[in-house]
Amino acid sequence: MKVILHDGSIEEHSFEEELGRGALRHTASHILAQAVKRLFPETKLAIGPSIKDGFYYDFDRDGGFSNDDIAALEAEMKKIVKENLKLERFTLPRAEAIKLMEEKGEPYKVELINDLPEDEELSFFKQGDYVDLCAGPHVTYTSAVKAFKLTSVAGAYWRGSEKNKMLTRIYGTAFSNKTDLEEYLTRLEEAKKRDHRRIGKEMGLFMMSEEGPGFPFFLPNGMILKNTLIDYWRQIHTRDGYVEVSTPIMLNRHLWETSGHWDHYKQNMYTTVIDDTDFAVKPMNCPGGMLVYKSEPRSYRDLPMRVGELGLVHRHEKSGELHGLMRVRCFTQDDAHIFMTQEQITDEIKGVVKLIDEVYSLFGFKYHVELSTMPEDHIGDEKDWEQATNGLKAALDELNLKYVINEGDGAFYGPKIDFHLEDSIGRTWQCGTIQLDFQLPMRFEAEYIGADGAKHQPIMIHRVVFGSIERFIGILIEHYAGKFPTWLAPMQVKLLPITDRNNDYTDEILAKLRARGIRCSADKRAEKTGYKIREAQMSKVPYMLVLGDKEQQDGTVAVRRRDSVDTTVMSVDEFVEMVAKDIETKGKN
RNA sequence: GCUGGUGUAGCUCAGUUGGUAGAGCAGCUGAUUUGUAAUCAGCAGGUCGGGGGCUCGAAUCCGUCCACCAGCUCCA
Repeated sequence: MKVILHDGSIEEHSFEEELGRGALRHTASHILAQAVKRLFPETKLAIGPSIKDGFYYDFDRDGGFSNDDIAALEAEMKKIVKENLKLERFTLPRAEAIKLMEEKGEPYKVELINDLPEDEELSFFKQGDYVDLCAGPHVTYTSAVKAFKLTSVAGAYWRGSEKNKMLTRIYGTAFSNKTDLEEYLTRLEEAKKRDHRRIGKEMGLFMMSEEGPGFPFFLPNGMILKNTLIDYWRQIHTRDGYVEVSTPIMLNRHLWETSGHWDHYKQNMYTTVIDDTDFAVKPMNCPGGMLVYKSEPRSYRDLPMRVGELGLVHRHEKSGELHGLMRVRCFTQDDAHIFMTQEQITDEIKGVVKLIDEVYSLFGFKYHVELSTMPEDHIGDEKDWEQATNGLKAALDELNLKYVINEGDGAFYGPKIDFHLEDSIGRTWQCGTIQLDFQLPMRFEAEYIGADGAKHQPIMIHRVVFGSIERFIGILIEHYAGKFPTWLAPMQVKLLPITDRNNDYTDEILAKLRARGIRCSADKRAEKTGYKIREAQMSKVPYMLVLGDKEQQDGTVAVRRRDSVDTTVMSVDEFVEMVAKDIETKGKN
C-alpha cells in the first residue's frame, strides 16, 4: 500500500507493518466521518485516530447514533470505499486553516488548531468533498480499506476530561482483506468465552450480588484458589525476609488526617460515626503500617524492615467503573511496607522488581511497566518528589527494564512503578506497584536511631505483587481460561468408577490421594463413562481416572489428562507420585 | 459519575400489533451398572429486575429507581 506520511512524502508500507496498518485504519476513520457528514450533516467532528485493534471517531450529535444509524453508516462507508476517492494532503497558514474550519462549521477543529504550537505545520487531508484537519498518515485511496466493521458506540469526553461535553464515539476496525477481518471477529468471540465473570460462575469460583455491588463473594472453589495463592505468597515472602502483620480494618479520623487521606481520598472512603468520633474503613493499609512501625523505637540495624500485610481495603469506586473481579469496591492487597535508609533504596526496589518478575513468570504472564509521576493533587514538596522519582528510575535503569512514563498518574503521596497485565481481550490492568514515599514517614514522624546515635527519618516503599488478589485471580482465570495448573486447580483429580463393582477400589485410591493432600472426588453415579468424562472435562479438572474391572484387577489407574483424549495406564502409586510432583513443582518440572 | 445498551426459570435464549409465559441444558424422581465428550421416561421450576403510572387488561406502552454490559473518566 502507498502511505502518505506526516511530512507529505509517500512510501510503500504493508498492512503487517504498524505504520501501514495504522494508516489504513486512520483512513477508515475518515471514511466513517465522511459518511457521518453525508448522512447527518449537522454533526460536528472531533477527533478520529487509529488505535491498537482498529479506529474510532468522536462526534458531537444530539441523541448520538442508533443501531439503524450505524447500519446506514456502514452502507455509506462501503459506497465511499467503492468510489475509490483519492486522499490528498495540503497545508494552510494558521489564519486560513481556522477560516476553513469555521466555514465548514467545525468548532472542535478550530479549538484544536488554536491549541497547536505556533510553529506547527497545519496539514489537512481531503477525500472527495470531505476535508479534515489531520497529521496523517493515510493510505492514498479509499479503496484500500477492503474490509471494515463498526463495532460499538460509546460516550467519550471531549479531550478526555470529565469537565467537558460528552461526545459520541464510534469504534470500528479495518483490515486489508475480508478473511483477516472475520478471523479477528472470531478471535474476539473466542476471547469472550474466557471472560472471568463467565468462567467464575461456571466453575463456582465467585459470585456477585445486587445487595453489594462491587463486593465479591468467594465460593468454595474460589477460596481454594485464593488460599493457594496466599500460601505461595507467604512462602516467597518469608524466603525474602519479610515479616507479616495485620492491622484493623477501621481507624479513626485523626489517623486519616495525619496520613492525608481525609483531605485527598475522602470521596472514596466509607466512613461512619462511633461514639461521636468519625471513623473510616481503610482504603489503604499504610497508615496502619505506620502505627506498627512507630510502636517501638527502631535502630538502623533493623533496616530494611520488610513488613507484609494481606490487607482488606474498601474503596467506593464510582458505579460505572466496576468490572467483575478486576475492579471491585473491596479487595485484598498483598501489601508490604519497607522501611529503609536512603542508601538502601535502589537495592530494595530491585528486590521487589525481581520478586514481581518471579511471580509473573511463574504464570507466564506478559507484562509492561509504567513509571507514574507526580499528580496535580499531591502532598509534599516537589524536591522530594523529584528525588523519589529519580530513585525509581535508577532502579529500573539498573535492571535494564523497559518502561513508559505515565505523567501525573502517581499516588498522592509518591511516584510509582506499575506492572500491567493483560486480560483475555487485551485490556490491561495495573497489578503490581512499587511506590516510593517520603511523605508518610514525615507526617507520622517515623524515625530510627542511626549509627551516629542521632534520629533519622526512614524512607518507605509501598508495594504489592499480585496487586489485589481479586484482580489477580481475574487475570489468572482469563489467562488459563479456567484450566488452572494442577497446584491451583480447585479439583485436581476426578475418579470415575465404571460400575458399582469398582466403588471400593475407587475409595481406596481416593484415600491414598487425600493422604497426600491431593484434592479429589469420585463420580459414583450410575451414568455412562462417556457422560462422566464429558462432565469432568467441562469442569476443567486436570486429571481423570477411569476405574473399571481391569484396573481393579491389576491395581492400576487409567489416566486421562484434561487436554488429551489419550489414556495412560499406570500403577496407583506411580500416579499419586506424579500428581504430587506436578503440584510441588507448580507444573514446572 | 457520564453516554449508549441490556434485564423473562440456576444457565443460554423464544415470546407476533398489549389478552396474566415457553424451549434446550442444568435440577429432582424412577428405570438403566454402563470402558473414554451427552441412556431413557417423568416431575418440578418464573409476582417477566423493583416501586409507580396509562389501560377493562401490561413481560409488552410511559416514567422512575436498581443492577449488569461496552466505552469514557477514575483506579489495585
